[in-house]
Amino acid sequence: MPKLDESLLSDLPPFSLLERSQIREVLDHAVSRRYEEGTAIFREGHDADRFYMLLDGYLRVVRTTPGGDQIIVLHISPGQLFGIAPALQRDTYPATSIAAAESIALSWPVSLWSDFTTNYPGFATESYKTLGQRLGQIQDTLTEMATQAVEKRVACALLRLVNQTGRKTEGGIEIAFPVTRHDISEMTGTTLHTVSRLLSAWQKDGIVQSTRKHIVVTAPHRLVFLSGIEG
Amino acid sequence: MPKLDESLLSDLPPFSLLERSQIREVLDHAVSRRYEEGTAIFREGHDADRFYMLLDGYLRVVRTTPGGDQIIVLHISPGQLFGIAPALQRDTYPATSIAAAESIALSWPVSLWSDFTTNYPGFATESYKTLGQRLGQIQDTLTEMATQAVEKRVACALLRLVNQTGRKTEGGIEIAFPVTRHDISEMTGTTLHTVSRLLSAWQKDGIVQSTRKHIVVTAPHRLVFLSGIEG
DNA sequence: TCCGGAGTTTGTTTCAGAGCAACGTTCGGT
DNA sequence: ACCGAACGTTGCTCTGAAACAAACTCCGGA
Repeated sequence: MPKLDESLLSDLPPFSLLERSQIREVLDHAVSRRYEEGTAIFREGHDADRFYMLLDGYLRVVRTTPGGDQIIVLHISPGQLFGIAPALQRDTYPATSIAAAESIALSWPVSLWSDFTTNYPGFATESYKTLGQRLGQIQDTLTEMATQAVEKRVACALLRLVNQTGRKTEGGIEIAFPVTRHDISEMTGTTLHTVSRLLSAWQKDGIVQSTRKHIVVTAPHRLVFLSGIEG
Repeated sequence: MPKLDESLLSDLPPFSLLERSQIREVLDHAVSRRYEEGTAIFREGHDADRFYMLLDGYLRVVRTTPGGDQIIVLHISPGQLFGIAPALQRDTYPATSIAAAESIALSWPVSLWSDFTTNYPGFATESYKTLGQRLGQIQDTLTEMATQAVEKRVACALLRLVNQTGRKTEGGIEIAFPVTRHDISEMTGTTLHTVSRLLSAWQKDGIVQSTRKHIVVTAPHRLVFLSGIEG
């Protein structure tokens, strides 16, 4: 294992208040690993024995019903902690994490969690803030799912992807990792058929531009309108 | 304000490890208040200046969409902490709490939160455990909402109410606080019409027995079957 | 180079459940 | 004892989106 560079963490919120030497400690306890697209980092129900920080790539966090249906609960972008079950006194992961693109993550054994929270200033604060945001996000999604029609839900989902991972390009804002129609259907609780129809229609209207596994939003404002957040 | 008795808290998880004198301290800082049915304890978006413990009654935790639709995110039963935004570094409440029946709650100013977590053994642990359970619960609801048909969702909602607040009576298990068809529709993202039809049908089948604002489940096993959790 | 699978598109059919409407019932207030 | 509001029931209509079906395109591997 090559020695990890301190600059990896020094700007990330949970670690940004730490001394150089403390970051060194954190890194010395970390395991770094690469995950290919489609690989699971951990699975729902398994022993929560490590917690993670995503350095590069993108993750889907997924839940599966007894009936085998899946839904995507949220996405993780670089710089975010994930799999932080120990923060919530859980001994088992509540969901599955899958690499949506080739990804790199650090991880630590849960036994270090309490050391981190007590010894490293700002770490606990930032972790709980993340959790709070995530809880709020999921409540939003739930509310949306319960009250909005499919078209609005898909528009919202697309906007969320754009906000989290959007990259400005020539023709608009591009979603920075592979997304299939099926993925979007699992974010919105609909079928890939319906998503495909919607994207086709929007493409005809010049709102999005999509090829397989790849979406560019060319008219974000019109998508905002469709999402019903205003108007 | 009458002096509060220590036995109020001594058996509740967040305080169960405390010395008698510590419980005394906690109570001396607490404000106790009664809320009539339908009253809001706090509202979404308002400054999160206090955190709470429900002593008696039942609460609905509610979110409102820009469009004015409401959904019930979860219910709170006696003995549970709620409004614990400070635990998640939020300065504003993410949802509204409303008394579903006449209720009594203690509250403390958020400034005491960090004192509580550092001075009282088990308090932080239990709080975060509650949060973890709640996060899991909401993820469950979300998944259910995204994948299950209305009938199953309503069956699940009813079962959840029964599990959280059910009281055994002569004819079955009774939901211990007033619930309207409308409430259930806001838990399940459907209309009160559909809920009414379902309850009528189930009553005909001898699964439930309901009068206005009051539901008794007479055949829980058949409801479990309908909910699709097994079979 | 061909093949197979994953991802996507599009057409057609079907139906659960929303929307609308009207009426019945219970309750609390005066 | 009456009134009005909140709560609940039921019938009917109509549509959004699921289900079913069939092809097409792209990609990687043998």
